[in-house]
Amino acid sequence: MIKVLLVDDHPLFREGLKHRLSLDQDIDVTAEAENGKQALELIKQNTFDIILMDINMPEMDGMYVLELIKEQDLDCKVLMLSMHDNKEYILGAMRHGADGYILKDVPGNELIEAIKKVIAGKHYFSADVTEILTKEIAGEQRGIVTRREQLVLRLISRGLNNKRIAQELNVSVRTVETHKRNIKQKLGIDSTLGLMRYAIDYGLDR
Amino acid sequence: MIKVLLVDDHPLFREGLKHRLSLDQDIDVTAEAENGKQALELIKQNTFDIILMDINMPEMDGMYVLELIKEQDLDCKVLMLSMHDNKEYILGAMRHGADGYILKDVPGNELIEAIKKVIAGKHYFSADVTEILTKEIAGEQRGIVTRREQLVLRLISRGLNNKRIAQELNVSVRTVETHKRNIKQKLGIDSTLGLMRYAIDYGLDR
DNA sequence: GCAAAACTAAGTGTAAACACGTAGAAAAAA
DNA sequence: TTTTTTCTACGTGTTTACACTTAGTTTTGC
Repeated sequence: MIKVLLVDDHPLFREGLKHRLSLDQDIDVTAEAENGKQALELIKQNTFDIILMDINMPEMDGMYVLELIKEQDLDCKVLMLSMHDNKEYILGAMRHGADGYILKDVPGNELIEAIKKVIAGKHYFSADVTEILTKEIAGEQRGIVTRREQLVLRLISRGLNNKRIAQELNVSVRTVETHKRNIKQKLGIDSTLGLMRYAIDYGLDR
Repeated sequence: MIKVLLVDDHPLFREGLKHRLSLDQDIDVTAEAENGKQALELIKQNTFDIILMDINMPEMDGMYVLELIKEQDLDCKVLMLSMHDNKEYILGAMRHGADGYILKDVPGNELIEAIKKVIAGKHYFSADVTEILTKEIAGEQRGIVTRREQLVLRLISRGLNNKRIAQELNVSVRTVETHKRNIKQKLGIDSTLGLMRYAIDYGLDR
């Protein structure tokens, strides 16, 4: 029996997943959490074979939880779920050692297949995700936005100006300007508004 | 038995809804669609008591379908589902005659309560939504963005600067500045990036 | 037809953003 | 440990945006 922890901030979506997974003999959803904090507590107290976790959540997002789990070297697979097929998320998840990444709009059977592959020690990325990854690799690793740059992007997407971003990050305005310049160059975008569009389109916000 | 049509582009979310609704004796999900087009076809061929519909979908979004349904004066309630608690969406849904508007992160029992109230001829808006509406009403109809201002917002959301917006609208840069200033005042936003965020959030772009 | 709202636009001064170059310190990778 | 990347930041000059005010023209609503 595969012990699963579900982490997602939408109760209905969780219920949907749970119900779908319950149709499989080998899978048992033993716990649920609606944000990263709750998930961490559950992980401390219990053991799971695999964690199905949303990336975007209030109160500590999935990417951070993934980071913590993998840092602690727990014997637990992590399969990231996301609404967004954006490069940054996918690459970010991979860097932090996610065992798989699938989009929320996949059919239930694909999800179960993914879980089983991951449990079997393989990686699983849904079709759209794989395509994005191959493009990225083919592109010789261009366009990799660093962690700090991602933060800046996120703040831009919230509508903050350079001064406020600088305050938020405790750096000078000039640094923010430099980061922005570098991001633009990497992404081939030539305006802050364009950056914002990018960030929102690709779900870097929130 | 309440005949329900589910319209949402995420299979897992649909499954979740379906499962949750199946726990109620009075509710029967008789059909599903994954976009507006499919929904319209189903509506032509069948009758439903209520349609649960997502606003954001590829291939014709929920707002447009709502508009068509209500124009045709069909005897069918429509309960809009959305990830977003933004004013434009909510007001838009109300203007088009939606019978209710609830956020996707509500618990299942609230959804069932909403369905039953709507079937009983009442309106239903989830708590967060109500709060936004009351604010809007309390604000004495401030925040009404004019047609021209909406155009400007749309162009802002495409990443154009004042000069290019001016060219696009065949007006002077000063006029664009004035429009922007007025929009900001109306919406209580103090930066162009904030406006962009607003425009994108509230679906003014595209 | 008349009042109100919307659309247009300017003057003027200040603030912010951007381009382009450069560069040291810190952190990560080799 | 050495090398590379990332993060930080400044100088300087240019362009764009913003604040605040005023005001003529055109539409719209009553």
